[in-house]
Amino acid sequence: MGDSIQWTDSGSGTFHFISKNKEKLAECWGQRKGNRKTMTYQKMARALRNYSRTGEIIKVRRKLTYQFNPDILHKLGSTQGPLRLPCHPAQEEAHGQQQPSPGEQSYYSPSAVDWHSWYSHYQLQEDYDLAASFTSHSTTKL
DNA sequence: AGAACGGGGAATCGTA
DNA sequence: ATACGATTCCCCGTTC
Repeated sequence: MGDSIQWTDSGSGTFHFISKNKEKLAECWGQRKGNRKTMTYQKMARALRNYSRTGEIIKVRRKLTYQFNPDILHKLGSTQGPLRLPCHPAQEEAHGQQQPSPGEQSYYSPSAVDWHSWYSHYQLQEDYDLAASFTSHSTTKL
């Protein structure tokens, strides 16, 4: 779903939504979760804010971007092999046509280039701790 | 100014 | 019944 959501930096677990398709993404997410009503970006963002309360996902000081807790990410990454994140709820509907779908971006791909072009596209105003999260965490596998 | 974002209190709902 | 997390509603503050 690269046209709706992308890794800002997969290494640090930072991702951002694409403004044009955030509602579509939210809708998909809501269906995937089996919600009763249609999920919207507003509501999804509210949920994301709740995650920041428990520290699982934090809001990054950039438009539409969030970050998974680096510690949790690091833990998961060190316990097993290739890690798939963030969206893999149990496949509840095994209607027998599931393809392994190798299409997903490798979690480890150090998309420094991608993220850089994106970042410069939003003129970097100032600091904030994305840089910090780069250096202070999981720089092991980068 | 206005749209897009960000934020959070509070009511509900589902489930353990 | 009780607790808790997730979702929904709704209104307001902040940024671009």
